[in-house]
Amino acid sequence: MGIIERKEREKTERRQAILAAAQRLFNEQGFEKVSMRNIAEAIEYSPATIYLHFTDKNELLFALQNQAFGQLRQAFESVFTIEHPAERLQAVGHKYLAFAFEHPELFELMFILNGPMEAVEARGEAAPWASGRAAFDRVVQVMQQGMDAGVFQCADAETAALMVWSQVHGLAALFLRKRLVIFPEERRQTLMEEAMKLFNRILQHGL
Amino acid sequence: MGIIERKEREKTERRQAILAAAQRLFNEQGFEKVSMRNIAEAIEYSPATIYLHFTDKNELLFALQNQAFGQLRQAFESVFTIEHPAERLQAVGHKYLAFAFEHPELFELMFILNGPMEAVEARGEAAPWASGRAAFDRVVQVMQQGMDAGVFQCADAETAALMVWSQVHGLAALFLRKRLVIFPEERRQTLMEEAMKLFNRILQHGL
DNA sequence: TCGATTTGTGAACACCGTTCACTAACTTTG
DNA sequence: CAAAGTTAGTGAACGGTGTTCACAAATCGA
Repeated sequence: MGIIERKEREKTERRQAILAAAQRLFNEQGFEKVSMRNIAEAIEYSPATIYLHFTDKNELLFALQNQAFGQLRQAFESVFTIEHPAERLQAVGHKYLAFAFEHPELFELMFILNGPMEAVEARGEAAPWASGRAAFDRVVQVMQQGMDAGVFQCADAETAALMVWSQVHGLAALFLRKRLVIFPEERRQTLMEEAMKLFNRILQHGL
Repeated sequence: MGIIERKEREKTERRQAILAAAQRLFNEQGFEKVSMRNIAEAIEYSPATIYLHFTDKNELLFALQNQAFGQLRQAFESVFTIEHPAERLQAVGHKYLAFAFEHPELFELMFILNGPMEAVEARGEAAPWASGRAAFDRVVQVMQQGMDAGVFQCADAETAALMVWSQVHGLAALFLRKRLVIFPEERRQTLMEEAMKLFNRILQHGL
C-alpha cells in the first residue's frame, strides 16, 4: 500500500508548504499585515484549503511557534561548551536577546502574541506548551549547574531561572513593543547593553 | 459668548463619555472583543461619531493609555514615604506588578499593545511618549536617591532603572501573555513572588 | 466501469476600521 | 423674524478579516 504513504507524504508536504509560506509572509510583512487569504494566495490555493490542514489560524501560529522553538533551542545548545557557569548563564541571556533582535517576528510568536497560546489552551493538555517548557528547562539546567558548582547561591534553580528569563524577556519585549522610544535612538542599544551588563554584574556582587 | 464655552464643554464631555465607555468595555471584555461599533453602541451614537473626537482607534487607545499612566503615577507617589532606598525600590517593583495584576487591560494598553504606540509615532513629537517617560523618571529618581545615599553602587541611575523595569515588566508580561502555563497553576503565584524576592535579594548581596 | 472517498473551492456569513455624502439642528446675520 | 451659514450626527458603503459549508472534481478501490 504505497499509495497511502504517498498521500500521507503529500499531505505533510502541503502542510509544510503552508507553514513555509506563512513564515515567509510574516517576516516579510509582520503579523498584522498577513491574513489567511494572503497565505492562501501565496501557495496558490483557496483560503478554505488551509482549514483542511489547520483547524484555525491559532493552530497555524502554534505550529510556527513550535518550529521557532526548535531554532531557539539550537541557539541555546551552543552555550553548553562554555566552562564557567556565570559566563554560560550570561551566554544564555545573550542568545535570547540576539534571537529577539534577529527574528523579531518569531520572538513575538513565541513570547508575546496571544494567538498561539489560545491554541495551547484549546488543546487542554495536562502538560501544556511543551516546546516552551523545553526551552525554559535549558535555563533551569544552567542555573542548576551553577548551583552544583557552588557558583550560584540560591534555594531553587527554577525560581532563579524565572528571574533571569524575566530580566532578558522584559528588555526584549519593551524594545520590540517600542516602549524604549523614551530614549534617544542612538542611546537605545548601548543603554540596553549596559542594563544587561549591570544585571550580570549584580548577579555576582550585588548592587 | 457663553454658547461657545458650552459647546466646548459639551464636546469634551462627549469625548470623556467615549473614553469612559471604551474603558468599561475593555476591562469587561478585553481588547480583542471590543470594536469601534461596540463602543459607539455603548454611548448610543453612530460609529462615525467617534471619528469626530478621535482621528482613529489608535488615538483613542492612546488617550486611554495616558489616563492609565495617571493612575500608575499615583501608585508610584506613595513609595516616596518609605525611608530606606532599597525598600523604596522594592515598593516600586511591587506597585508595578500589583498594577499589572489588578488592571491587566490597562497594563496591556500601557506596555504591550502596539496600537497606542503607533499613535505616538504618528504624532512625530520630538520627545515622544511623555506619560511613559514621566513614569520611568520616577524609577530613575528612586535609583538616584539610592546612589546618593550610598546604598546602590552603580555608574548610571538610568541604566539601573531600565534593568529594574525590565525585570518586573518581564515577569508581568510573561504572566499576562500566558507564558507561565508551564508552571502548575497553584505554584505560579508563589514562583513569581519568589523570583521577585530573589531579585531584591541579589540587588543587595549578589547571587 | 461504477460507486465511494478524498481534495479543493466559491460563495456566503458576520464581523472589522474607516470614509463620505448627506440630513437635521442650531447659530449668526441682515 | 427669516434667511444663510455652520456644526453635529449618521446610513450606507468600501475593502478588508476569519471561518463555514454545500457543492464540484478528481482520485481510488472493487
